This record gives sequence, structure tokens and C-alpha cells, in this order.
Amino acid sequence: MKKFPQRTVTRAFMYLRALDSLIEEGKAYVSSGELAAMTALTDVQIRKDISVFGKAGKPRVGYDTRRLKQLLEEYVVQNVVHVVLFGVGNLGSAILRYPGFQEDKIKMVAAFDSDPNKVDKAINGISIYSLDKAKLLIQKKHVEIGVIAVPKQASQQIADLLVSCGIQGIVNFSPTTITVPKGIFVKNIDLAVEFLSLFWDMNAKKAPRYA
Amino acid sequence: MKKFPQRTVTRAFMYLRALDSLIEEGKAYVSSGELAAMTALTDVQIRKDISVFGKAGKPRVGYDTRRLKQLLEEYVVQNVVHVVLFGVGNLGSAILRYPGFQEDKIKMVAAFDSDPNKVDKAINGISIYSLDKAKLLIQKKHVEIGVIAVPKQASQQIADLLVSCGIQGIVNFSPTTITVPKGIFVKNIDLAVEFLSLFWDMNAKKAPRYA
DNA sequence: ATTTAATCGTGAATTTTTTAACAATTAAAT
DNA sequence: ATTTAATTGTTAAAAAATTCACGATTAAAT
Repeated sequence: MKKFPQRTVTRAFMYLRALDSLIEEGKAYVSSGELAAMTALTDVQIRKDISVFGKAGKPRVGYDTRRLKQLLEEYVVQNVVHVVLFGVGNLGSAILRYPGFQEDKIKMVAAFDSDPNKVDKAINGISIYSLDKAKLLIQKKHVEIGVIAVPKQASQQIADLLVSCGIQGIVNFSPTTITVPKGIFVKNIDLAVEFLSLFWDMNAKKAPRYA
Repeated sequence: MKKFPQRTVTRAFMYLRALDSLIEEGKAYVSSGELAAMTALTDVQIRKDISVFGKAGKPRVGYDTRRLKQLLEEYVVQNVVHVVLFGVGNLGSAILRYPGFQEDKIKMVAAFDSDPNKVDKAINGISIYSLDKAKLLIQKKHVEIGVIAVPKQASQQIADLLVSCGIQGIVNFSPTTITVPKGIFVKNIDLAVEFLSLFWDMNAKKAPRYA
């Protein structure tokens, strides 16, 4: 795995999403300017990013959508990532139903909930288990990432459980911080932070660099 | 509004969240190292960030949690931001029930849905209206940010609606890109992108700079 | 065949962000 | 009262990311 600029990689995933739309609607070519409009970035940024991976465009016509997708995937998409979810409330259900996971890249393996009424059901084909099944399943299925979507009182406890299962990465949706040992990667998605920082950007009247 | 480093501001919101937890549990002081553990950042980064706003710590003891909160809020929290939501499905409901909005900073004003069965109900005290009420309400209540949580086929249409209502910022949860005129701020929250980029960071074995 | 206009690709300059190093301060220990 | 150890705050250095400027390329127009 070569070393590319971190932000370039993140944006590459955004480009892939945009390319999927374009390919779906049958567009054969796209210019950096059009991609810029779709992603709220600048055309220069996009050309620069793409150039990191190789030459993929034709002057005067733009990028072949399929070819560009292929190029980005070659460098940026790795093995399929295996994910489990904790907490099948509103948010958890929404995540299980999320229509944006391409099965060949992201595999939602299982969900867990402490509520016996939810256990043994399934949403979108993903089975819901009781918490005590977590360790076995996570290890057997080589799960890399755990998602925390439980009420905030329980989130640290789930984080501890995840760590004890040997998981490497956590996406935390609960509006509170969790503490984990060094070496575990955590991504907090906090709606309040998103709103407030977007609002700040708006007031600072500066175009956001990346969303 | 003074100009602070953009990333410092974003992280300031994270610190505020952490401070809320600490204050709630009665902690009077916190060191940069402890904050670092809570936020998955480094202690140096945190001290540097805080120093941008002023001096708030005492050597050997750390930061007074309340005082630090006050300091950060003074510079970083602006007027209350008014938000409306489109799409009261699983995800939309989860957002309406989100327990992390402090009313004095983020005010969820209304929700909209095209399904007549949902209209005229309320979730968490927030009323649900039909789409044709949007323009009036948004303008009357001075709403700055709209959240898109509708199925992806409808997301561009809602984006257009939001723009026509004069909204300035959009948070888009649907797994597709939307295009808006220049000057409108868009933040895309795409779970697939989050998972894939977290997974990339994990494999690159580099501590993430900010979550 | 020539010109024109659109678009990519890139090296250099700039800006922003992070990291490092360390002096200053303070509470606690002796 | 002195020493020690923890912790902040800051200046400077380094690294990363973005923007700029412009040459190169190519399709379309004339």
C-alpha cells in the first residue's frame, strides 16, 4: 500500500461516490470542473488529487468515468472491510438500512442489541444478536470496525467490549467521548459538532476545503 | 468574529463536548493529556489549540473545566443556529431524537416529510409538516441549515427546494452527491466514505489527526 | 490545415497545520 | 526552604496541503 496524502485519499472516496452516480446515469466523461461542482471542491484540487494516482484524463474532454473509477479503486480500495453495529435503535436501524454500502467494499456482518425483543430478528438481511455473542462473532468473521449507536450512557461500556474483542477501529455516533487504549482508531461522528462547525464556516464566509 | 485556524475551531467543538462530560461527572480540572485521550488527539495539539483563544490552564494542575468551556464558547459559539430536517424515516427520526443538541446552541425548528401519514405528528417536540410549508417556515424562523435525510432519489430535489428557500448551508446524509449553486455550504456525511477512510487510516497504521 | 478554446497535468510558491523543543510555572514532596 | 515533577504556553522548525501559474494536449470550428 503506497503512501498517498491523507486528505487525497479521503477525497478519493468522495470522487468514487460521485463517479458511481455519473456512471449510473450513463455519463462517459466528466471534467474536473463538473466533479468540483458535485463535491463542493475546486477543479484544481481535483486534478491535483487525481494526478497523485496517475494520468487518467484527456485534455478537452475530461476523465473517462469508468477508467477513473478503476484507477482510484486500484489504489484506494483495499480488501472488503467487515463491520458490526451495536445498538439497533432509530439510528442503528438507519445504518443497517443504509443504501450506500457497496457489498464488495463494506460488509455489515452483524448487529447487537441488549433488548431481547430485538434479538433474533433481522434488518435488511443482517441478523441481530445479544451482546454475549459479540466476541465470538467478531473474531470468527474477522471484523475490523465496530459502530457504536447505543444511548450515550452505554457507549463507553460498548467501547470497552469492542476493545476486548480485539477490534481495531470504532465509529462512534453517540454524543459523548469514549476512551480507548492507544492504537485503536476512533472516528466520532457528532451531529452537534457537524452543525456547529458548518455554521462557523458559513459565518466565516470561506469555502470549505472538504466536506 | 476573529479568524482562528479552521481546524482549531472544529476541534474546539470536540473539546466542548469532552468538557461537558467532564463537568457532568464533577471533574474540576483536566490536563491536556487527559483531553488527548478523550479525543484521540495529542496533548501538544490540544495545548496549541487552546492557546489560540487565551491562557486557561495552570501548570501542574491543568485546565479548570468550567473556565475552559467558557473560554471556548466565548470565541467559537455564535448565535444559536436554526435547523430544519427533511425526511422523517429511520435516520430522520434518529436525528430528531438526537440527545446531543444543546438547545442554546442548536435549535431544531421543524421537520418535513412527503408522507401524509407522518405529517402533523411530532417527534421529540418537533412538528412534522408537509413539504409545501417549508418555504414559509424557513423564512419566518430564519433557518440557516437544512438537513437532507430523504431517499437518495429525492435528495437533489430537496436540495433545490432548500436553495430556493434561501438556505445557506446543507448537511446531506444521502449517499449521493447533490449540486448546488456556488456560495451554498454543503457538508456530506456519507457512511461509506467514513468507513472506508477509517479503514484506510487503520491500514496506513498512522494515528488519525482528527476524527 | 490552421486556429481556437477547453481541459488536463505539474512544478513552484504559498499557506496552513502539525510537531518539536524547551522555558516558565506551580503544587507537592522532602 | 529547597527540590522535584508535572504541566502549561510559546517560539521555531518541519511537514502537509492548497493554490497558483502556465505549458501541453486535444477536439472542434473555421
